[in-house]
Amino acid sequence: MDETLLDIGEVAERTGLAPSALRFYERQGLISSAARNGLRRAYLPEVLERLGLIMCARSAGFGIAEIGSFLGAGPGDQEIREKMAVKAGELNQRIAQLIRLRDALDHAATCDHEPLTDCPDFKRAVWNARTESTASSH
Amino acid sequence: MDETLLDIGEVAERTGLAPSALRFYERQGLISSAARNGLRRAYLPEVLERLGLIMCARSAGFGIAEIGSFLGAGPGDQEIREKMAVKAGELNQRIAQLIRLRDALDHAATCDHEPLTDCPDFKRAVWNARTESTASSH
DNA sequence: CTGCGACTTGAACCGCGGTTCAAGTCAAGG
DNA sequence: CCTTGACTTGAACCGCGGTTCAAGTCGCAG
Repeated sequence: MDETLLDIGEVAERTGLAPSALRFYERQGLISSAARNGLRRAYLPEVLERLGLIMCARSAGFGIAEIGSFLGAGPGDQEIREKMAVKAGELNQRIAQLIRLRDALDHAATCDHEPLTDCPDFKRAVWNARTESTASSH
Repeated sequence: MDETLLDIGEVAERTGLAPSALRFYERQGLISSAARNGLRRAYLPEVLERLGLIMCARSAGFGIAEIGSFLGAGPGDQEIREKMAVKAGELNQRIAQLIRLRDALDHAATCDHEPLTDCPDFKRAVWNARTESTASSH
């Protein structure tokens, strides 16, 4: 048997993903097994890298379908690169929002206001954290 | 009738939330209606502010239960402030990760590598974006 | 040949965050 | 009075991202 091929258990262990998740991703078309050893899936080592990419994207809030479309990038993938640029912009928005919220939480942790949710600084900070910082101040 | 009290439809319209969401939040204990006008909920205007806070927290990835516990902040809320500090730290991690991923996407959008997912710079960038940047660089 | 244990399958189930639906209640207006 | 229309309820349902389960199938060791 080709020593370089990986059993699903191997892949699961190395990626930290559950075998059920790997099969799920396969059904969703995110990964594929190179061959079967009897019934058993045999994965190319490259799949580890691909799974790294997937896990990363997942943890960044991308959906399965979305990731699938990005992974489909092939020749003539200009379209996909554009999508990625759009996504990068969205991420920027999200990052800015999270920063504002973090600042609000930071303040909350250090201020003494009693019902807290009434602390005017906290409220201001939260207000600033509103999605789509529609420049209209209050 | 007290003109200052808001009907659920009013609140829905002003917050952009669906009435069903408002009822849902009420069941979950995140908000409460001040009174009933017949069967109809009548909300204090303050609820708008609270909902702003809730929407903000939701969009930052906080769960309903989690938000509930934060909103419960009352006197002796030191415990909750500590939780908030912890959350702020988590947000920082998340922000850093999103920044790395955004950088990877930025690169992807501008580089010419053909199967893209094989672009070494892209792969490096994605690798850097791994959650829990366990400093061990491959 | 006979286990054993790691895999296979499809189908059912889970928690989350709501939405949708049917059936009912109410206040106001004509 | 009767209609209209926005609300009320509980229960069922949804999409997402998987997990769990029962039943079956392998390869390999003894």
